[in-house]
Amino acid sequence: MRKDTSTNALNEKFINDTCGMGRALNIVGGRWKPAILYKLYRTTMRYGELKKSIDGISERMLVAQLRELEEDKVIERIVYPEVPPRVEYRLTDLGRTMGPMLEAMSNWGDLHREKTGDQTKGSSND
Amino acid sequence: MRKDTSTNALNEKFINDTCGMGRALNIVGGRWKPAILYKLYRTTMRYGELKKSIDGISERMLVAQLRELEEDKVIERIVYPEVPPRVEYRLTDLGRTMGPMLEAMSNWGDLHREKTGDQTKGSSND
DNA sequence: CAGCATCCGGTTTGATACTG
DNA sequence: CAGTATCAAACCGGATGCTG
Repeated sequence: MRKDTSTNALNEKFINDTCGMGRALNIVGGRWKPAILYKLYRTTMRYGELKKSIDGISERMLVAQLRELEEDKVIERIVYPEVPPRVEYRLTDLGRTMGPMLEAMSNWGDLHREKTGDQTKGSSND
Repeated sequence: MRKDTSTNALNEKFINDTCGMGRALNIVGGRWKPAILYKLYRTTMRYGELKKSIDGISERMLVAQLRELEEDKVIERIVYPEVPPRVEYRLTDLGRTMGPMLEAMSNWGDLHREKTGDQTKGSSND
């Protein structure tokens, strides 16, 4: 057990920030958001690249999720007024502040996989 | 019950497999999961207590989410073989390792709220 | 008390076809 | 290339009633 201030402070944070947590979840927690963010966190990508790299996603969903992330100010949409249309997506500065959170999530996900001996390994039909 | 054969489920599985992040999201990312987890993060609780403390949740959902969390090994279900049935729920050790992640999410949600100057702040305390 | 079964409506998603 | 439009299916969650 930790000091009251420690554990309590942490708990208190959860209490006061259940919404903050919900907000975070709302932004990164869509069905395709993780995949999109995962890609964009590494590099800027074009619409078509994203579509190809995220296997199974439909245009409808890709656009929808992209728009949401854009609205949440975590990604940026850059349109190049060229003859063959070109649109690039990349994280905003705010988007980059997700780093620690995403890492924490990723780490815990890995830990959880270890501890539970994961079953959902990529052997799913696809 | 959800059909594993549906395209939907397949895609979801794929996402969860993409990285630990998806896995983490899948576990804490339900509609009521945050609320349940934050309650149980503080203390062990009985089914009825949870139901009462989480305002608005239906039995159907509470049980469903509880079962999922249990299956994910982050919470524990303890049944007391007493005449008036008594069932308690509490975090497992693995569940407690979520602390840093939950905090990171909470923090970022907070930061995001500041940066975007949003309004969603209806923290309903106990 | 704890929890499951069933029905039902609203929302999300996927597939497909079409446009600038 | 980068989307938009539309329809139907799947899913989610709520309300209600029933059981041990």
